[in-house]
Amino acid sequence: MTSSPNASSWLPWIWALETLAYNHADSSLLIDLMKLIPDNVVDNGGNVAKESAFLRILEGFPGSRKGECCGDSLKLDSNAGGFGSLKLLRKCSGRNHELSESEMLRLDVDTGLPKCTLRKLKDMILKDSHLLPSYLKERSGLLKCSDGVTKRLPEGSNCDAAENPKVRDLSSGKRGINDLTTANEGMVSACRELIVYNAYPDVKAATKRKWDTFCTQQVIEGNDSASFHENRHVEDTSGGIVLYSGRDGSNLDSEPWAKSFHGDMPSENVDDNHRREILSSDDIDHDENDDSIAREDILLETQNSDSQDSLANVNGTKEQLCMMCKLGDQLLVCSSGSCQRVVHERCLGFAPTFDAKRRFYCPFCAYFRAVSEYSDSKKQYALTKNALLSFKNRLRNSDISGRGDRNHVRDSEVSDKCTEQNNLENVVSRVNQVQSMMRMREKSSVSCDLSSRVGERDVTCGGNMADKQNAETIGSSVYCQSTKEQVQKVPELDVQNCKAYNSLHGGSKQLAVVEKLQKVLQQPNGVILVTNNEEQKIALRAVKDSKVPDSDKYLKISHRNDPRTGADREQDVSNQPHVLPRELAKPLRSLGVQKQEQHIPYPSVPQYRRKKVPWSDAEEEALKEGVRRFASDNNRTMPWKRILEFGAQIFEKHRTAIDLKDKWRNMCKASPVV
DNA sequence: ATAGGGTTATAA
DNA sequence: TTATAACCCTAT
Repeated sequence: MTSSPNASSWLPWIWALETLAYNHADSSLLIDLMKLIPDNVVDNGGNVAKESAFLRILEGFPGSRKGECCGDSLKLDSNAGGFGSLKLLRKCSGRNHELSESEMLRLDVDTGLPKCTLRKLKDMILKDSHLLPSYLKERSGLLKCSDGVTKRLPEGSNCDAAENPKVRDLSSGKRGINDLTTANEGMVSACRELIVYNAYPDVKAATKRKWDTFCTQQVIEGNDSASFHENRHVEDTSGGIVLYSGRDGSNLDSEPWAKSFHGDMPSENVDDNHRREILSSDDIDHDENDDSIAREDILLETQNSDSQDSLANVNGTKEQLCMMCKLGDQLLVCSSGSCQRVVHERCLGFAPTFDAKRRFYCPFCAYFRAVSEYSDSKKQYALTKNALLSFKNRLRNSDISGRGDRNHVRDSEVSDKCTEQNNLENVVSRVNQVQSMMRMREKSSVSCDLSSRVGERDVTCGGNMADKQNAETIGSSVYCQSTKEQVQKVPELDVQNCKAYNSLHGGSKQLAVVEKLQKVLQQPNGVILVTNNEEQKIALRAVKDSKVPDSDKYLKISHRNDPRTGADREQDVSNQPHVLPRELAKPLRSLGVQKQEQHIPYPSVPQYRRKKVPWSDAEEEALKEGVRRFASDNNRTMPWKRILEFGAQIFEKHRTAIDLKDKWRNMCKASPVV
């Protein structure tokens, strides 16, 4: 259908689309049909039909409700051409919102769609309207029989079979075509006929051959071809397209040629569900464009699957046909477990790629595998990076690194053992962070003084956390006894600490893994309490992701040997220079890394960035006074330490001499007069 | 211990 | 997106 659009020649298509939309045909069918109808067919209701179809598609889109624009949506751009007019949009509620709620309501599918033209026509025929010529009534295939039941008649004026060898049928879809009248069921089949017949020229030819062959066999075998064609209705449209309407529109695959043509497609659309699950997973953190691509792919793929489903042969033939050209022969079979796709190498459009075991994956499965690998790699990258930073920090503070430049790590010094230990401790420290913050969050209404003195650090998002992907949110469903007990006993925390938690929590995707682990660690007595399979998966995944050796043992040891109260833990937190409660560090270090710890003066944790604490007016005044007192014209250096001591009663406890210096610099920058 | 450049979080 | 303040890193 590449000819220039002629409004009248497209009329049957428009009517078909309109009818299908009106009758809740499945989205794939509607999209296929929209794809075929040029956008510039504006006369004769082309755009109206498309709009109706679009709305029907939108209505059936996952998660959408009538009159509500949520999640992903579809956009109909009447200025764009062809199928490109149908686009997936994300964040419909945001900037990309294309249809306002009022617009959606205005276009309410159930109340807004006009009665379709064919329906009107059918009604006119059935009402024996005198407005229609008799030949049109005859050709309609609708006739009021004597018993009052509307019957469909084959082409011609009698009930003999239609002897048109060009007839093919496609089963009506299994889904989404409900409660159709007989005539409309036929229309659905006819439209499928139209789509496939024109979309796949090879199919067109091949099917015709099969049909011809079959008819020939029927004649040779003496079968009554007339009865074979019984109750078929053939209509030749102005476009030279054969429309076929089956009698019941539900199980037309019983035709031998149809079996051969359809092959054996999976009856369950497992893959689609599976992929939607994958797409909705937060584990996949590809960017929005990728996501859009993926979703659009899925949409297209779903359409294809729907078509395949609708083409599925219920008779159980096992022949597999190329998903592109619908022909057999040498096919590449997707190696994914649940994927049934097969495709010709030539139909791929690109050279097929194989994995290390020479397994082929269809483009859809290949893409999702790649996304999965990408996600895993990112997690591994984050962990490794933190391990490196941790090691650098330790190297700087360690006597072992006394030789040479302390600020640079030599590769030769990074033994596998050290890396593993750092990795381990890094995970633990993050677990502690999150756990601590979890308690804060659950006690968000309060205040306490966590600070001890200079050197103590409340942590916020680590400066070494380059990955700014949003972490998964631990939902309010995270309950465990140990946490509740801790919450009851820990000192109350101030709001800023809560801010610190929020900053931490949303600051890094890599924390998601730690959060999962932390969730596991919270279980009392090392028992992993899960409420459902999903929880269990997360817990197992967390342990796996933690890279903690013998994590199973660790989990048990950790909690069984921890008789201390939450208050003690919190105290530990405040006394640890790097906010590393002993609670978790201790059992972890019992995992065979104690030996090394003897050589390391400080616990090895990443250098976390302090939380930001704005200077109060009083502090600024104290600083000004200190500068006035201790500054000397002949000495270009400022005794910040003395100033700090001078204003110790006023400055926040965590302020350092460097902070004073920085603040003074900022004050001078803002107001040189100071 | 300090200076100054660099980084990051956050509000506008 | 940008400006700014708070904080960090490193040379001296």
